[in-house]
Amino acid sequence: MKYKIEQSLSDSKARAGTFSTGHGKINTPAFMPVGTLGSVKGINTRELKRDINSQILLSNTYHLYLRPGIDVIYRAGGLHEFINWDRPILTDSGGYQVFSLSENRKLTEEGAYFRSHIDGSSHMFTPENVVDIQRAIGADIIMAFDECTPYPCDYEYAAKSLDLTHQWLDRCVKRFNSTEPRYDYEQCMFPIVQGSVYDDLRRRSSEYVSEVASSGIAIGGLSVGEPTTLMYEMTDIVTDILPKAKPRYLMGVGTPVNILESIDIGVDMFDCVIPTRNGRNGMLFTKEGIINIKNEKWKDDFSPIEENGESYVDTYYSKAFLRHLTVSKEMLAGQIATHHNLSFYVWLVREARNRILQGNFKSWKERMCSKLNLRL
RNA sequence: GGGGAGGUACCAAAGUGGCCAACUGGGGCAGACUGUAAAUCUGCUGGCGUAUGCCUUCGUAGGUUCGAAUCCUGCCCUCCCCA
Repeated sequence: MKYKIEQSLSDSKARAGTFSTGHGKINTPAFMPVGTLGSVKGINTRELKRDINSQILLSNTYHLYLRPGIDVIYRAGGLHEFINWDRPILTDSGGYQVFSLSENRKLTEEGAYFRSHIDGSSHMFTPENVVDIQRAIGADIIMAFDECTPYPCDYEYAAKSLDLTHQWLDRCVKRFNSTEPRYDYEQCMFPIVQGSVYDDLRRRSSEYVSEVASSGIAIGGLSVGEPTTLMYEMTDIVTDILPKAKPRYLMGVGTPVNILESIDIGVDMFDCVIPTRNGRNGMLFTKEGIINIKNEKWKDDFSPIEENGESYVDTYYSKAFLRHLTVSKEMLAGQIATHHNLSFYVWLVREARNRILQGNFKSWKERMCSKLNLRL
């Protein structure tokens, strides 16, 4: 796996690069749609590839392990075959579920003991078996097993948790290096920086993680409820320390503005459920601002969803029709919104890349950000 | 013609003397959502007001009572069964 920086700027930490994986190259900055269960909700892989032109998608170790089960995915020939997707896949390790399903799990030094949210059965996730599972899933990018700390999180806990995450990282690396891919392509693993919202912990983690031989590095534990300014601050601190020659993946981020601001401080990869989930709940992101399509004001607005949008659905359907579908809870509403939002997100990072390559990212970002938070 | 049931807010439907401006659904309006237990969740929904509050509401007109959506009387309307 190799990362090549094609352009960096003098007035910004933003970079444009390419990252090679077992299923081809990814241009960065890149956005990864979230397909937790092996499916990006509301859209199929054919459209995701041909219409949205997503370069990569994200899936989840914990969820796929519980259902359909890793044996099924292995017998299918790996997740790519199973879901019919021939581009890169990144799998989250289940570290986020340590946070989001905290009521159903117990942490020990050995690993995380989960009670299945589906059937209540008990499962132990360790750094070792989480690597093994991701090997079997066939992820191009495997994530190290970490603890995503909540916010707020007191210093003492954050420090202790960080030590655990680092120990787990060492075990993940050891396991990863002592195992082979299960399929005929290369896999790589990203370690994860933690440290909650504490400068010194973030620095310590960045330095620790930078020492690990890896193809890329993730920044985790952010966008969990902390003020956005803190998220940027922490990210800024981290990207100053991480090696320049590796892609940086800011996990779980974010809104269009979050993404542009984070690109500006040196982040290369993103994933977030916002375009899909918020889309299903009626929120549309456009170049002119945010639309809540459920609002009464769109009732008789027969203009296109987005006049100069990036997706065919934008001019194929009107706001009034999409509002009607959304209010009526028609399945098609979520599908259209998902299609639109993912197209927008993919366009946003692709355009950011173009601007970086052209050298005028900063001014473009400023202009975009002033619009992207507007409520239409 | 005889017998029976019932009329509650936008709709449906609880409530049968004070805890009722009135349960609960639906509908309507608004908001939330950041490595997805989410096509989910939250708030508001008679009027005025930031609010303790005030005003007008449970078919309709009266009455009983300190007090009525709830009890009594007249009237109007709806539905069911029998002829």
